[in-house]
Amino acid sequence: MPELPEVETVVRGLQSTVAGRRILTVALRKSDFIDDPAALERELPGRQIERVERFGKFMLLRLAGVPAQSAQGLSTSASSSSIEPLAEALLVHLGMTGHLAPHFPDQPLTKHTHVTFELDDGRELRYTDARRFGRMAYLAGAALAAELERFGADPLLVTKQDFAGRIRASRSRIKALLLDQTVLRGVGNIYADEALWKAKIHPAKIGARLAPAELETLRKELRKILLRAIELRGSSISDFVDAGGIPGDYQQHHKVYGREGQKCFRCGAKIKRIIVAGRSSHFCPHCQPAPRVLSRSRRKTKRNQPRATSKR
DNA sequence: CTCGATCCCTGGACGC
DNA sequence: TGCGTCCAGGGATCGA
Repeated sequence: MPELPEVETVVRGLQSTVAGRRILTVALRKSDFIDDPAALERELPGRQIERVERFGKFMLLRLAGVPAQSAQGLSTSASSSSIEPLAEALLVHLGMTGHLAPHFPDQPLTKHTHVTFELDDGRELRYTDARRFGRMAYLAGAALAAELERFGADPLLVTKQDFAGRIRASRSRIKALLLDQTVLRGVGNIYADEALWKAKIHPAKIGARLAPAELETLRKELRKILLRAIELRGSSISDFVDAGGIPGDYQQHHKVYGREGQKCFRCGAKIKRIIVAGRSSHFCPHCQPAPRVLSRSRRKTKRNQPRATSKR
């Protein structure tokens, strides 16, 4: 559920509370959501969290300093000394139910706290994730770059041309494209539905068939919605809270998400929910008319054209 | 290339 | 009160 605005909210909180702190120890409990658990235990102790950034739905804890262990031995691998220092980061994806926040050590561990980073100011940065749909990975240099390159444009920064090009590059439905992190990074189910409603576009429409004006409306509305949601510190569905444990407020502004059967705020029609691209999609059947696909048969019967069934 | 199906996982909602 | 069942959802993966 944490999408771009929620992740941005958490990132801002962490940037102001744990940036600059050094990690002393790493304690892992369940670790099946971590790419390489041993790498965390090996590389993180002794490192400083230089800054915290958002990348799509990922959080990047940029690391500085030297790992505690390599300060002792391993000097024989001297070839690395000539290589310029490469970027290193702890990548964190919150999945559906992930939380990353600083705690005082006397606060009891909750049932699903799987990772604890002991910090140099006496606090603990704890990762909690009931469903473990999240992901955590220590990545450096080329591996980090390669990981980040997989993702598409940031929806807050993408230009008109780039956005149009990306949407038109495939024959997928617009909902699928908005959710595809290699097209745009950071949009999830809530904000995809909200943006499509605002732009009056049916989620099952083929992206490549959207008119340039529709695409530009969609890009602008998506951006506005995301920015507004960031202002309100995200949507608190399930149990999203920011790094300080405070819920967001944007869920009060949802126009379609979670409003199945209720009246459209624009026209009063009942909001519908269908499955598109395997995800539940909320939309107004009146404001967001279905794509033309259905009208083909209607046209055929009307004009009584001979071509009976589909011939490719 | 794009799709649906399936899996991961647990808590919450719901029915009885 | 306590079951069982279904569902949510981001993302990886596989087969159609």
